[in-house]
Amino acid sequence: MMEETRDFIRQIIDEDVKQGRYGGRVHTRFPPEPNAYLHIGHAKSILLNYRIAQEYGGKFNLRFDDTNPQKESAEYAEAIKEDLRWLGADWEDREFYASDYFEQLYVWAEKLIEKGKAYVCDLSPEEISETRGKAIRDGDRVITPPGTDSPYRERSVEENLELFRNMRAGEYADGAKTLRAKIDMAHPNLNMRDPVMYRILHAAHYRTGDAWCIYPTYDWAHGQCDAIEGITHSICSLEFENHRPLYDWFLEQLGVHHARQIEFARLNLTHTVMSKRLLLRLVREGHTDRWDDPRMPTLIAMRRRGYTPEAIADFMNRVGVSKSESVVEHALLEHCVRQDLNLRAPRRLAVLDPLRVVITNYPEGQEEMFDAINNPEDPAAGTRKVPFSRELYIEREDFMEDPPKKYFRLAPGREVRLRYAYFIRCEEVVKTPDGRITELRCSYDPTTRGGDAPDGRKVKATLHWVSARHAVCGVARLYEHLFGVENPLKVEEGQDWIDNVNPEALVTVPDCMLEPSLAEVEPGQRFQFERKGYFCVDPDSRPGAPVFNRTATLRDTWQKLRARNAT
RNA sequence: UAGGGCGUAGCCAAGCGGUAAGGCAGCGGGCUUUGGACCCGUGAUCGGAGGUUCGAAUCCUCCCGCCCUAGCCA
Repeated sequence: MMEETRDFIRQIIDEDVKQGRYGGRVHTRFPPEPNAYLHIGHAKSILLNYRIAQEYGGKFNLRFDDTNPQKESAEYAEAIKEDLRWLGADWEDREFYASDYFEQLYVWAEKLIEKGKAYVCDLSPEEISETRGKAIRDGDRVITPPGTDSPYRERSVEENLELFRNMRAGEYADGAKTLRAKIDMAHPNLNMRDPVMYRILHAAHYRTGDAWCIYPTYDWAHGQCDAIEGITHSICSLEFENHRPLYDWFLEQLGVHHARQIEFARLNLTHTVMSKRLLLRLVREGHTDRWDDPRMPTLIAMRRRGYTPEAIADFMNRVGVSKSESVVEHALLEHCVRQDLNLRAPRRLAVLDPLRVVITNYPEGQEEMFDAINNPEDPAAGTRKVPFSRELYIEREDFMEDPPKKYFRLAPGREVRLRYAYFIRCEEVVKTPDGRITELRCSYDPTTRGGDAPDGRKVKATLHWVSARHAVCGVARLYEHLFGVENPLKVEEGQDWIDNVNPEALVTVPDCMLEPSLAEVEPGQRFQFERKGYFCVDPDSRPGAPVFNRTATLRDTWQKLRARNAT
């Protein structure tokens, strides 16, 4: 029997459960700051935390880390909840906010002051930075000197208590004072050099309004929030590893529940960027339309583009969890959507770049219906009727006047199959005076009705097509990688990563010819346009004027062959 | 520089002292009324150097490379 491979986090939890740590309880959480939309990197964390809770029969909380009123909003919080719901991560009734704990955190802060473990400091941000042991350049060496004590470090408990209360009461200007933990200014871990716990900020908070003018820092809040909620395993990304000793110190001083923090490497993907700051710039400068522009790696955008939560979950599964920083190839993500959509997306015939074909020996005015299979992977999906007539559209790239070797499609004198219909042969090419091909005149073989020749002769290609008279016109938005290079942030000195934005990441095709069944579609519906890719109906669609977003292309060995020979 | 981490095939990633799983990509082939899907085949001695051991990717030592922190952001 194959042993299931368990990632290092699950191995740690297995052990904790076995040892009876936390009474065998497992309780995780996802702690977003409501200051931006979630991207696929967040999905890794969400699914990891949610699944672990499920697997161990534990609980999963959603907690908004809203300790910075200047950046956060209810709008973002709502969008984040929608993303979690879409992914299927159910926090049940456990929707929490760090801001709900402000009073408790304040009480705990006074407790630290009383213990002589925190003090009010009058140093400016610059002064604090200086005295914390700012890195110094010494020739080509960098030295990190020990920090020096703040002159306010030895204030009495009484004075600190009074000053801190005055801070809360709003007696000081923004930035005039801070509450700092009294730890060790010479500590090798910079986070332990008397970190700031509270800053004065006369700013309205989207949930607590003007109730507070001092706000806890993330470092002071996070561990205690976990403690309040009884979190057992506080899973976070690598950059917080350095902060763990500080969290440990706070919790120990307070003598409260202590979650076990486990850090993992966040997800990185090729051909895109994955930080809120960078994504924000793309939106602000108009390189993409909004957060839900299907070129974006945000969940709201991927949803619009046609990705399924199942594909994303499968992707996370395959990527795994570890501590080594890595960059996953976008191709793996694409593989996962294709795999999922292949099984469930109904097939349709759609011509993206139409070339008119006239079947010269097909009676004018005649038409007939062919049965088309909705999904060869799913017999239960049944069949549908597709109309055929004398004038059709085929894909422009499915014809070449002077085809290279290995090109199997239509060419002068060559015979191919029209899917579900007939064999046709190209008899004549009609062009404009300047050489542009406007029409193909072909003949069909009536005995090949349905697509098989009674004499057993074979064709090397099967083309998709749409009857001109019955075609529905629609828009297709063809998406490519947002960036043309694997690592957009890798730029020459003086260059801007934004220049790596791929101008062809979106190509809009205004006049696709679609089979009639595509006239009535609902936003969010997904299809496979045979031989072209997976497409999802965009909310911009109007009755009779559908708009489709290309989720992913199909694997295309011909394209690959061509690309290889071109280079 | 200090402190904290990471280093297994092109990209992820198992492995936890007994002689390198799996996936993606690539390549080759089969099948095919989607050049889709599906099926088959194909690659590494584990950052480097020493050492311990009958035996090391796994233990020890040293070295190299990369990342994180040095916000009153999270």
